[in-house]
Amino acid sequence: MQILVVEDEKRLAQALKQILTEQKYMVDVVYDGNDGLDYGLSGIYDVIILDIMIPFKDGFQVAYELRRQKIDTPILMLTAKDTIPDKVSGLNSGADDYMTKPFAPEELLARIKALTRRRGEVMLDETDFGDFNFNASTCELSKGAKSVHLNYKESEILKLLIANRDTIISKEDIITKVWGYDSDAGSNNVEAYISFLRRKLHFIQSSTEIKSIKKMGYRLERNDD
Amino acid sequence: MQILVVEDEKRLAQALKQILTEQKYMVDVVYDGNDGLDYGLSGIYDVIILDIMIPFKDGFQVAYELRRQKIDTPILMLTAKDTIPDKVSGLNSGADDYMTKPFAPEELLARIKALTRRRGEVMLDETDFGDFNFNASTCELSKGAKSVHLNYKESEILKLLIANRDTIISKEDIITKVWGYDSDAGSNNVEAYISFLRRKLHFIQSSTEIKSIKKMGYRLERNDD
DNA sequence: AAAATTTTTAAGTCTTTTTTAAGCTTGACA
DNA sequence: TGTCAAGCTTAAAAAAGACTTAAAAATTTT
Repeated sequence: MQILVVEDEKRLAQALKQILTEQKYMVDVVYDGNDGLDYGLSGIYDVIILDIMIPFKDGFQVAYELRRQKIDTPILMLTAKDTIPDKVSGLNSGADDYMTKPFAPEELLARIKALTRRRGEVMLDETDFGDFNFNASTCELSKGAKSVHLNYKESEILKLLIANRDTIISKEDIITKVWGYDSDAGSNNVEAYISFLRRKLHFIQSSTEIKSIKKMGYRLERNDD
Repeated sequence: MQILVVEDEKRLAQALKQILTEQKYMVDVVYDGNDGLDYGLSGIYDVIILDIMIPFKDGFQVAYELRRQKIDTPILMLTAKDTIPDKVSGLNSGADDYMTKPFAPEELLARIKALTRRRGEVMLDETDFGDFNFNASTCELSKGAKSVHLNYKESEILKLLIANRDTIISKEDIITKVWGYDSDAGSNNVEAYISFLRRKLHFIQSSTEIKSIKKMGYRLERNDD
């Protein structure tokens, strides 16, 4: 679950990041409207927390522009308590909810939960692919009687591979989706995990392969037997 | 079992909280319709007690909006005796039951019981899981002749583990369900209780294990012998 | 108010995951 | 056929996450 925080007050931005990180959200922070818009346009976030008073482009403009460009990521607007916001303007510009500063961490978390729950996140539970079965709710990868446990990153990566079954997924993509937008993981990290996954696939005697396409990425390939 | 109270009269809100807390319900109290709606949307409550005359958004609006957003938590409406409510309007807006103020605590508790019973939430009294038996009404955990008493939190957690037998339940989930929505319990609290539970499971010589899946949570695992 | 029980906290230990880095493979192509 | 870049694998170091306790604090019971 990835969250973008657009907030220029460094201290608040830091606090937000900490609160959210503690709850296992992946958090990216940017400090002005231009970056906010750029990052938001990537479409990879599940929620955007957007302060109204930020440099270059204010929160309303950013929200409006995002909506205009068909980004429907839920937006939670932040506004100072005294500058009582024109609520309507906030919500009209495309925000889904707003919150006045200062606020309690619980309130923030509650609102985020409300925003994310609303859009029925489909938790894929169990999938068959080729000759194996992957149960995402228990992280068990199995074929026939054999089964192995996948750890967090392994299963995230396998989920991605399965979701992209018919296309090649790049290492870059894997990094941003699994490690986060601005992590400093390199391609070797992905390679290492792919290697772990291959070993486990081999262990359960699956004939499905993780094919590597030079310079492009990976693809899961059925080899039905 | 979690209950949300939406009531702006501080004194009554306080009384409700006390009555309910004594019965071991987890209670959150908010004082106006906006917060009521926000909290209600979280979907974590088993019952919402909703006064009609509250600030910002009245009870009808809140109930209506909750239903519109597919939250089907049972709602118990509160209304002053003299402002004889348009009962129909209450029930039409999505409420499941209503009660006029003032009321006797027993009546409140009875209605809550009725509401929770209605949704077939099987109040499991006694369960067998794997090789042990857990009697929720006496909090006795036993296998064969051996048996131990579980305290409140231990049994709540064990109930959760049993209810989620086939999936991993996260520490966060356990915290919100057992400690409550805005508690400041941390993951170590859960870990400590899991440790207590393991010790008791071991004490009765059960071969059922509480498996821990890093970064994900816990799962109860049968090891039938 | 004492005693008993439950719950929280915190520190030290242990375990698993994640990163890193070095050496090894492979295949394209000059 | 030798070179090179991209990718693979692996061990071991580092970091993160969990576990277990004992003791303190809070709560409930007597």
